[in-house]
Amino acid sequence: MAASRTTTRTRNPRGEGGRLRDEIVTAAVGLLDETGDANAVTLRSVARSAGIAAPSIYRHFPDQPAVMLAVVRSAFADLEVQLRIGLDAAGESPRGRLVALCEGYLDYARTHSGRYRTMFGGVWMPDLHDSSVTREDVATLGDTIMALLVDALERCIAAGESTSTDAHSDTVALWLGLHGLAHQRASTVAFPWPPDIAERLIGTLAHLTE
Amino acid sequence: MAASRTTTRTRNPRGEGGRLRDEIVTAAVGLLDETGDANAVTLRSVARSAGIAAPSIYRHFPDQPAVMLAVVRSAFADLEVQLRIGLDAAGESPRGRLVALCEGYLDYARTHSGRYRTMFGGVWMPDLHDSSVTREDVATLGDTIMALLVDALERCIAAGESTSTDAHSDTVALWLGLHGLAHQRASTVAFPWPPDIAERLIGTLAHLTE
DNA sequence: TGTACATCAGTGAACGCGCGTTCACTGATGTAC
DNA sequence: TGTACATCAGTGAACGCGCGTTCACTGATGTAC
Repeated sequence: MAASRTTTRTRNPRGEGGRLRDEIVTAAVGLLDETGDANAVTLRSVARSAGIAAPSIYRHFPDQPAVMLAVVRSAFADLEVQLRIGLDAAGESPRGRLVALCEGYLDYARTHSGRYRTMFGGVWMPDLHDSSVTREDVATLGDTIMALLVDALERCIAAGESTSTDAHSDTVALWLGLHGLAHQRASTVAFPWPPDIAERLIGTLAHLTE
Repeated sequence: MAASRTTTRTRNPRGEGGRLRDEIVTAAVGLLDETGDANAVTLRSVARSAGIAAPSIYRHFPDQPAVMLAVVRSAFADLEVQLRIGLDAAGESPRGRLVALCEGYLDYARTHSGRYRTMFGGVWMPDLHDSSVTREDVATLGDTIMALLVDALERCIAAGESTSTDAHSDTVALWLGLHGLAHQRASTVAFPWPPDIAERLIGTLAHLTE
């Protein structure tokens, strides 16, 4: 599955060296998906997978944690895209939109478990000292996704489909439930989940009527 | 904080070499607590911290993952002890017992965040191939804790303090909520949690009355 | 139009490090005779 | 009671490996004159 170096890499034209940056991130995300292990995403393995020499990465990233941050940012952006696609397909029903968001979230975690664990596992963060990644880089990552959820729950409340009286707090609680399920599914081998566990969590935490 | 080797280690008497096994696990747990990073628990760092030579570990564990499994088992046992202590202090009220369990769980995750992430993070599991740790070793780890929660919820139902009609499924949902909160708190730097987020999760997911 | 040159993308070799694991060993101590 | 010996706990040196990072470099290409 690793890129074979049968052809020499054709260099990017002047002024477009930035393209390699994207290729590096793509290769790193690919490694994460294949191995499911953030520790497998090393500068050398990324370079091998992208078909470049390891030092070439330093033209685009100051150090290894910076690459991981780019990977996580890319994964959050991708998750947001998927959620919006699900929203667009969900129609107008406030309840349908909220459920679509939640299920899209769980789907993403299940189909990209390595990414999900990396996004939320904090595995790549302990090196906050002596790396180029700052606290601010990390703090705002999930904000847009939380905003999507808040909006969906508020619409449910407005339509009388949720009895919640505190959209923000209940959204946090709902997200925590989703995260607990998503993370555990992404981390453990097998578990005797009740078949309706997702609906149970969503319905309860969103205070959906009926 | 590392053990200084001013005195030579006094060897364990015959037949009690097994003592070192416990010292190794204790040192490994200590490293996990200090660094918060499962990757920092290497055979060499454990040996340094225990004041022994690295190869000595092989008298007691077949390989490095086996040490991590022992660490995780020890952490689960410790968590159970803490939960039972909380239960004993909680008195007879079914609701008080359930809340004590949940808060004990959250407390443990907050005060031992490195351990908690390792217990549930699956970080040490990817090496299930070519290591001595088997799937079965991993599968049953959290069972006793889940059993404590099921029992507490069933007592609430029997006392009319919970409207749940499916103790098992609702316990799984409750635990998922607890896990989501515990894990996220243990992984992220800071987050604007609603102050009552724990009570909100517990009350909702356990279907407590009022 | 031709040419020297600065710029830029990317490389190959090398560094020092910590790791897991192996190997042959040391030396204290309990036990068989 | 004395002594040879097997057993056991633990060691020191060494291995090969992959890692992040550094350094001086190559060679294509756009640009100034």
